[in-house]
Amino acid sequence: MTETQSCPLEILLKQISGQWTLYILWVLDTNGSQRFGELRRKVEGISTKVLTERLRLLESLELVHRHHEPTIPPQVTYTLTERGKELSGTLDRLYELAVRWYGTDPKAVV
Amino acid sequence: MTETQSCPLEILLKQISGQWTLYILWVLDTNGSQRFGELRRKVEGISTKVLTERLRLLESLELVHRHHEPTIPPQVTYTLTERGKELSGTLDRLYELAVRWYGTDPKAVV
DNA sequence: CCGCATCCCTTCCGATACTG
DNA sequence: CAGTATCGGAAGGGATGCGG
Repeated sequence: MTETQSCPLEILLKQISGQWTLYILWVLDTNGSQRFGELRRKVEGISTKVLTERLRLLESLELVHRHHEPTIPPQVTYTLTERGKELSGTLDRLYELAVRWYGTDPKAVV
Repeated sequence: MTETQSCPLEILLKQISGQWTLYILWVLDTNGSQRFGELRRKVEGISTKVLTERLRLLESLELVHRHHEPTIPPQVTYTLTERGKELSGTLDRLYELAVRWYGTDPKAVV
């Protein structure tokens, strides 16, 4: 019951753990609001099931906002919240490292 | 076989995914080299099994160096490599966010 | 188009007990 | 002290097929 007083970073990292969570935020940050299908294509390798799950998680953490336009066919757009932007903004340096360590992003706009 | 050409950030995030991985790096960064027991106490809530597993992973990624002094009792010290320092250095801003969102670290030195 | 449902597998995690 | 061994459970993930 008495929650162990943990470092806030420990709490945050637990919440956003998982292979895809942060990457989805990053894609939303660098590409702006995206529809489900766009997201699925840009987050290479992810399945619709997992993408849905992760988006729901990000919604519940108020990092992403879901806008549903009930047209036919439906249009659903995902946008970073202010919180989400703050968080994805911290990934810039991680991206730089990744490029140095693993090579240039084939999709990067030079 | 033909590896899908992914964004390097996607690769990196996959490698370091998991609830504890980055947090261990952070603890090693802010506290300097640590022995196994120190680490276990500072990474609150982790079990010895998982801590061992994650340290082995970090070793294999060359983010952490393991120094084993075969005394009795043995002394094993874990230290960030240059790579590890680079990576943990990118967590500063994430830590700031975490503090703002979830409150001040009870262990923080003010 | 945007999912949800299902099945199944792997990884990650947690607790406990034990050893050199 | 620094792990290993074992077990069980939870979460994350992948593939496929169906539905509003």
